[in-house]
Amino acid sequence: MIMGIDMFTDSAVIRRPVVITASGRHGSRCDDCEARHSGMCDALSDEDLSLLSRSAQHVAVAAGTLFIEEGDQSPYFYNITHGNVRVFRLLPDGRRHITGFMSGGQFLGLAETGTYAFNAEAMDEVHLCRFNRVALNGLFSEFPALERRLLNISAHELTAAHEQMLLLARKTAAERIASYLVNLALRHEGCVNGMLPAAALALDLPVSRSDLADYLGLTIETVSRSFANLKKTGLIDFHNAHAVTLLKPRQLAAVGNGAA
Amino acid sequence: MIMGIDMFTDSAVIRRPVVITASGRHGSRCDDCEARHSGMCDALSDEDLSLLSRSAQHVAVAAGTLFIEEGDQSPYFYNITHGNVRVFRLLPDGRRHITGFMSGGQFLGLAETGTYAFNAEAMDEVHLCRFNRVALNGLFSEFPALERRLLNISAHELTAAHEQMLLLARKTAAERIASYLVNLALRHEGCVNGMLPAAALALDLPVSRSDLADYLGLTIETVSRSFANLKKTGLIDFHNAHAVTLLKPRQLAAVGNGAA
DNA sequence: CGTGACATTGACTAGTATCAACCAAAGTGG
DNA sequence: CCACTTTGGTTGATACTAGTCAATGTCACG
Repeated sequence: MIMGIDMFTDSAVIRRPVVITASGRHGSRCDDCEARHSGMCDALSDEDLSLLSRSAQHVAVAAGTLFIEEGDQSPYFYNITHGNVRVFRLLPDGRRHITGFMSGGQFLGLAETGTYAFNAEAMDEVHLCRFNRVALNGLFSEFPALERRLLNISAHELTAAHEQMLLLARKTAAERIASYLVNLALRHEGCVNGMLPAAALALDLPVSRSDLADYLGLTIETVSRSFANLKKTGLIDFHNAHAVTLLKPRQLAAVGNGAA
Repeated sequence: MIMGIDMFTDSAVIRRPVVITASGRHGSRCDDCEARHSGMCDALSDEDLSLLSRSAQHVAVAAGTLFIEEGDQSPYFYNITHGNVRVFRLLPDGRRHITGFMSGGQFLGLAETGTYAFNAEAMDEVHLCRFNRVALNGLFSEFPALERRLLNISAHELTAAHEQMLLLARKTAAERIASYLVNLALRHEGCVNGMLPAAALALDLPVSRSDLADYLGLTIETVSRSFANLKKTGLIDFHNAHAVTLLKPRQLAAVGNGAA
């Protein structure tokens, strides 16, 4: 190990995935991991988790790194423990679709057989827990709760994917933007029970217009114009591209749901 | 039980799901079920399967029946044993997106918590194996191979959903049609190893233009015109709407993959 | 032979993409 | 510290794909 214990906070960026440790500082420190209580890890007890972590390698990748590339051999299953990841697919002429944005607690590469079917890029500094795929079935047998949880999450991701397919297949540009903003609000702004507040709600948009366009199946220009239109109609407001206020969250949700 | 043993072959169509038996003719006859060697059932031994079947109800629905409706209570998890199902979502003004077409061996309703998030409609006479959701976790513990298999299938369905998202987000009408035709060819026409033949290949399209449009995020007119264009360019041929010949399967695949 | 469901084709429209200019904020280097 | 460049975003003019509306064609069925 060349990198020291401070690697995660080191200011030098690492352009390729770097194994931090297989059993060192982080190998037995799941208990203070950011992702301890989300995603697959939340399914296990502290004891089981520390057993599990012996099968994991801890990896850090610098912002901008493409750490999974479509067509590559896929020996690893990843669990994200820190940072944000852009998952996307490309057509030969460069058209891009962003499948999703993933962050702490979410996993990557469960379905892969042989080669990855997608690309994954670190949007900021990303830390990953990495498992050898061939060992996965053994781990499932050892930790049934893990498998149960993964099934649960996969099933819900499938539902979310179907929702996004509806958006891509049938919603207008404005409806797509509205859907996105409302989902963002529901995820982040402590809107627990799935209810939106009636009052205005400030949001920080975590992605660029370009990422948003490729996520919603639009162009950056159309995204920009749709934002402008929603502002003109009084549903949202913003002074810069990343600080948006939902002025009428529930009306916006109605737009996003395609209310006739 | 009102319906007799011949119910499945009865010419009278049943408009609502009808329980055939919980432990009668079909309850212990998994071994000659159409879906015995596909989907989740293929994961189990004959003995385990016959144990599992005691937790199932067997249900038949007539062609055209909407047997799962978005928003309904979702007490059941379904396994399709016969026939074809159209799974779709609607926007309030009637815009429809067909999530997928499902048939023997595929399952429905795994992710649901409380209410269904989709609609399911029988495209022909459909037979289903139905499980109470609250009993599912118990079944998973009893038959770990079942859970393993469901996780596997779910993960692959997720990959397929991402592929379809790429299509909906970024492909042109002609590319969507080409993709659909090629996938159909790969699934049905004994193209085992995932290889397309270089030679012409006759296909029977199992869906209407309207279903195809709603599956591919297009209108029926655009579907029709795209077929006409592919015919004009010599990639396919057809005399009626459901009997299509792929004249140059590999070139068609290139179109479907968005080759520049 | 008439009817209805499904499909095709044409004319026109609309929504989004494309191309291009411009703008603002954030580096970068002398 | 200030010109210069770079990056990301907005706005406008125009093009084009796919949608809409409407007419016509085809086939199965009573």
